[in-house]
Order: sequence, then C-alpha cells, then structure tokens
Amino acid sequence: LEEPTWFAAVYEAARTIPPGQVCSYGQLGALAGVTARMAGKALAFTPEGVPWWRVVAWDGSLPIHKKDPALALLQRQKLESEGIKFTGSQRVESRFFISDDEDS
DNA sequence: CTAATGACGCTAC
DNA sequence: CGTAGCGCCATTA
Repeated sequence: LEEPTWFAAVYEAARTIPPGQVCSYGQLGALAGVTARMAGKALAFTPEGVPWWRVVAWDGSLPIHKKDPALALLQRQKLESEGIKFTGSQRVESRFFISDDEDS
C-alpha cells in the first residue's frame, strides 16, 4: 500500500470537498497540484475514506461510465444522497460545484 | 526516444 | 443540448 506519488495529494484534496457540493477533476487536480488526468488516475485508486463520488467532470457529467457503467450509477445515487440534483441527463447542476458563482 | 492510452478540459460546429 | 476534435501530463509498451 504505497503510493509515493501525487496520489496522496489528490486523496487529501478530495477529502476537502464539503458535503452537498461537487468538484471537477480539474479543480481537484489544481488543489492537489496535478493535472485533471492525474486526478482521474488517482481517483481510480481511491482508498477508503475518500469521497470519490463528489468528483465529476467539469461539465457535471459522469465520464467514468466508459469502463464501469455500474460505478456511474452508484456515484449518481451517492450525489443524490448528498442532496445534489441532476439535470434531465446525467449531469450535476453547476450550482453544486465548489466553483460557486452559480449566478450568471 | 516515439507511440499509445487514460474516472479530463475546453472550444468549435 | 449533442457530438467531434485537439490539448494536457504521466505511465507503460
């Protein structure tokens, strides 16, 4: 169990995500000091205690369904449990993002 | 060293 | 709102 890489930084950044809010891989990566791609990689290895479901794509969609469609469904249920709502499609509303400024 | 890939980001149509 | 294409950075072949 050794991740001597930016993985740990991504996990800690994910823990800083407040409940009822979501964050994009880019935002999380910025907090962890890595790029969005690296954040996604780390999120695939998320250990216990890390709210990986609070991390979505920049546009609120769930890009993880590419290989694990069931996982995407699980994430959506988790987000709904947090009070987050979805649009007609599988996308989280922008006002739930940490990036505030929900008012245009 | 070059090519390909990935729980991505953003612009363009 | 939907799809298509390119860019990004690190790991692996």
